[in-house]
Amino acid sequence: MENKMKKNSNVSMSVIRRLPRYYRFLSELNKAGITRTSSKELSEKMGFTASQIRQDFNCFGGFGQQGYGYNVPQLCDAIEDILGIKAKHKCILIGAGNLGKSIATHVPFSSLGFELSAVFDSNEKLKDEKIGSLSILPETNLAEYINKEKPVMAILTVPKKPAETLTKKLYDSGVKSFWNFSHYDISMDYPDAIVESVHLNDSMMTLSYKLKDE
Amino acid sequence: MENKMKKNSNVSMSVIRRLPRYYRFLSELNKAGITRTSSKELSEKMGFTASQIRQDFNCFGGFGQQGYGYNVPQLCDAIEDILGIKAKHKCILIGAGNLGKSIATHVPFSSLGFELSAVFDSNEKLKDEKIGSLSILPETNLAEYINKEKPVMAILTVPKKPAETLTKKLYDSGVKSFWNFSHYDISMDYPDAIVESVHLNDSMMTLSYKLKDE
DNA sequence: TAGATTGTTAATCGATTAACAATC
DNA sequence: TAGATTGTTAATCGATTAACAATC
Repeated sequence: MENKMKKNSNVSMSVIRRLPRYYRFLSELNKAGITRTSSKELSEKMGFTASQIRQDFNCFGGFGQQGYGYNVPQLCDAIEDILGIKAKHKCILIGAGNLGKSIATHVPFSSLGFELSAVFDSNEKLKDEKIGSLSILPETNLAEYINKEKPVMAILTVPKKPAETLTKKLYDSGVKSFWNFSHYDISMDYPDAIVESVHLNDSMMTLSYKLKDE
Repeated sequence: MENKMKKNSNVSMSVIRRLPRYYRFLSELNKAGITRTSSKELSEKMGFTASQIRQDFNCFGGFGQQGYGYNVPQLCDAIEDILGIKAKHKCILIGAGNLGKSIATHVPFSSLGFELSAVFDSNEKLKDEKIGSLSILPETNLAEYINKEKPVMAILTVPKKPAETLTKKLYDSGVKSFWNFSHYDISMDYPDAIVESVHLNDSMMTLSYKLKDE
């Protein structure tokens, strides 16, 4: 399917989780005009073993050259493809309060492969306000909008109760990915949904465990 | 060290990453007054194998009873201990803008084992304002505060450049954990720091990958 | 006692690391 | 050619699953 991919498309999750870090690192090298690197060099700077780096890069094609190393721009490009960073997945924001506004303005959607395509709020009085170039649509338009534009992700910055109702509506109309800032625990009711959550965030808790024993 | 822990304290990371989900699930059962459950039941409701659940719970003590199952409140309590949810790790917020304010008011710090202990902003004019019960301190007081109160985590909601300077200051004075909303990429310069980031968030990118192939 | 369900050991599966031949 | 570094295979390590005896 992917043009440049030589090898198996069944890249394991362990590898995928390392890709964003590779990508950030290689992008920096790229920006600095460095066109060449090696598994040894990356190993020293990133803390993975050189062996692992070679195995990882080999999952999605032969971008290395024996005796030479890897071509930085090529590698960057390949990872962008794999991570879908060039895509423009539509994403909607629900809740235009302080939190919603700051997310809309601070998050670099496009460099993460997303496009913030609409903002909704239950308060119809906000319909004359704007967030960036987007008008704030009334929540009554939500179903129609989803049907037409097929967004893939929703960001929820609303209280618990409305979040619960909204999630049902969204999930049933095909939105299965959430960036959840509400106190409603989506994954309890929809184990299949892809959820990023700032509140009962798994890693945040892990963090507190780590802190405790160190 | 832990009173109730029978077994090895070297619980693997794979197990730890599952604990928050167990915890949320068991808390719900607990709230609903259910005092008893089994690995089979949890397996069906949570999507882990019953075998894995038993292995996991056994890492940190024998809370089960053959032929009966597990005691929900006991299990909840044990996981709270392990995750350090009962602790009150001090955490400071830097940047009292829209984003900072919403974080301060929306995040349930105490149920995550943290306590928001101070808010700082470079703008001294904000010193008469308050966020909840906390006054907004000038950033010039930062070093002194850290020295005295020893916070373990900092939340950054400031622009890229100041974030860079602040991170150095914080890291050097012992703050090694960050919740980063700035565009400065902490883990590039401090690979040992524990960083949660909303922007170049690893899982967010993983998400976009997932979306792409499904 | 009979049934259920744990705790634990053994078997399987997958991911990481080591080693080295291929080759630029 | 000699040196470097990949691609790839084999060895190791760790995590998950299966199986079943212990026992409530």
